[in-house]
Amino acid sequence: MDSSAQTMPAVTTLVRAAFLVDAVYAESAREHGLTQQQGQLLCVLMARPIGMRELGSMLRLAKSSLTGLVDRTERNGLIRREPDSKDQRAVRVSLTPRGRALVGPFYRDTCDRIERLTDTLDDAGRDALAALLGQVVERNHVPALFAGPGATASGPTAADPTGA
Amino acid sequence: MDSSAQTMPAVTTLVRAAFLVDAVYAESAREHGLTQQQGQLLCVLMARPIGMRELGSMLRLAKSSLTGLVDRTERNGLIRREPDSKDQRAVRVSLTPRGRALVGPFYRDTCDRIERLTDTLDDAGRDALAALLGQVVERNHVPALFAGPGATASGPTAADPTGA
DNA sequence: AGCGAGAGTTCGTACCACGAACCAGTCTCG
DNA sequence: CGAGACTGGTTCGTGGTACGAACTCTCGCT
Repeated sequence: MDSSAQTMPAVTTLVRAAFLVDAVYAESAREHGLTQQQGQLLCVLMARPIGMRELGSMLRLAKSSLTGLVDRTERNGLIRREPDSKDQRAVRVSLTPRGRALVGPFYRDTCDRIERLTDTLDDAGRDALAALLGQVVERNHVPALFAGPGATASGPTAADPTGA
Repeated sequence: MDSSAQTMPAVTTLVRAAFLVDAVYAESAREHGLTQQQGQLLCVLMARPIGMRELGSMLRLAKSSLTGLVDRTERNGLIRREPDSKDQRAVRVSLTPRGRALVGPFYRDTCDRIERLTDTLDDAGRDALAALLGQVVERNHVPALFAGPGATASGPTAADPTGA
């Protein structure tokens, strides 16, 4: 490490970048009348309805925590609990029309803001970053948070029911 | 870039990586008997005592939120409020011996865990990642969270009193 | 029929975050 | 010197977040 630019070790940059992304996410949510957690919940539901169990593993929440989050979000009229036709005890959580109407703009807006964080990078840099971080998240089994319905345009990243 | 590996856009990888780092940080804190917020607080205090105002801007907390966080952490015996010799109304928050004894291992352990997330990257990859993310955090004025006292070994990254 | 495992909820506790109102020092300017 | 204006911190009330333990009901299997 002799190049002048390289001051921080990877770990430090990761922590700070996480802090930054978090703050941007929270701010965006707030401006759309959401909490960060409720925003996240809506985003994962964009793709398809999901049961409490799988939801908990995606968001890394204990079941009791999730019950509360879903309660509050449901009370706000953004999501709905539907009975699961196959399993009498299970529940499928899905977006209400109002929730769907809200999450679209929120998702896009948030994407924009995050993208704007990488303003200084050129296309090659951004691609390199995506490749590196992609490898990290891939390798560490991060659930498919924030993979909108091709919101960034492209692929039918099919619903892959493999939970955690 | 059309190679098969490149599926996710940069934005997605950023959000997921942030989520990942967050989870690891929280888990590490928990195992050391801390909450994520209290851990973060201790980490920024590693470098030097800091007043409430600056602390708030570093952690991006409203002052009332910070009062509470400091209260709880102080009650746990990890930090202390000292009067500021120059300004009668101000306060300097500093680590107690117990806090210092706790934060060292916590910081190192957390660093290890984060670093382990990048296991699959070779040295070049990790350097590239550090450079790219470094540019992002630099450019977006992320405060000096998690810059331990050269805990990762190297430089005397002198106390730079330039707050947010 | 019975029984263990799984999906969700309830309950109690603690923490986190905020804005509004407030208080006590500090600063400025007449 | 003294009346504001300003600033560093705290208090208070509200609501969201997260957890573990205990519980209910259903499922699936024997």
